[in-house]
Amino acid sequence: MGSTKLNIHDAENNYLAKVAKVFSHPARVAIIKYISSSDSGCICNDIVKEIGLAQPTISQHLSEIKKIGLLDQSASGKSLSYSINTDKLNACRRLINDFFVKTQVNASS
Amino acid sequence: MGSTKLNIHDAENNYLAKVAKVFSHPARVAIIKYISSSDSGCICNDIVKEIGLAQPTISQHLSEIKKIGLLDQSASGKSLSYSINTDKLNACRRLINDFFVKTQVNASS
DNA sequence: TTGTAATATTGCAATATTACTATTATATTA
DNA sequence: TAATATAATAGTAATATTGCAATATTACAA
Repeated sequence: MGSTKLNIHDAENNYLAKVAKVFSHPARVAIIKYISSSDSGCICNDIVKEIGLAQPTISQHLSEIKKIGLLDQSASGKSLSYSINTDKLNACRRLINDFFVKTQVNASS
Repeated sequence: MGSTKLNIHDAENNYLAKVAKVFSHPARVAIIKYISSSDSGCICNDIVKEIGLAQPTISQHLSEIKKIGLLDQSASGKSLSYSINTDKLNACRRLINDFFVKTQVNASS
């Protein structure tokens, strides 16, 4: 009891929920927007300043976003430069949109 | 500490996160799919049988989905008939899609 | 090598979520 | 009216999430 019963759902529903969960916290939404808005990658420290949460909290959110493969990172001096993996972002977009299309079609038929 | 700091984010990000949270649990995804697939509304008891969680748990998930206005309900004998509010579903779809479009455009510019 | 800046990890407290059993409210049927 | 069916609510235990301070790690520079 207490934890989500993943085993009773199919893989498709579990994965959609997993992806949606990444976007289900305003800090992660803000982080993704901020990284996407910076021209050539984005340094963690700048995100900390931008968002207004402590560095470990941002680091934790970044790792949640990384878990679904939405972030690329590359070393840049002693900093890390984060950027959005646009292929993955597109895949997420399609995944979610397909769900809406299917649901919409069903709901209005 | 412990709870999401809504006040440091703007309303747009908070709302997107709130909507995404509804889709961030596989049971809710399954419930929404199931309701949308039934021709003329859908009875709570059928959802309980379909999903395989206890009735109060389903009821709780339904109320989460209701919170963003995604469900319509109407009395039908001693049962309640749930259906998807397609306008709201469309609005959610657009909200999320706009986020992806903006993010995508930024990320690849 | 020593110091320093940037990020990750650990550990913890506060809060939220998930799921259940028991109960209640309401409507229907006998 | 009494029994039954349906769904919501209350209460609770288990687990997850959020956010922070403290600390560790990594990479560079002097």
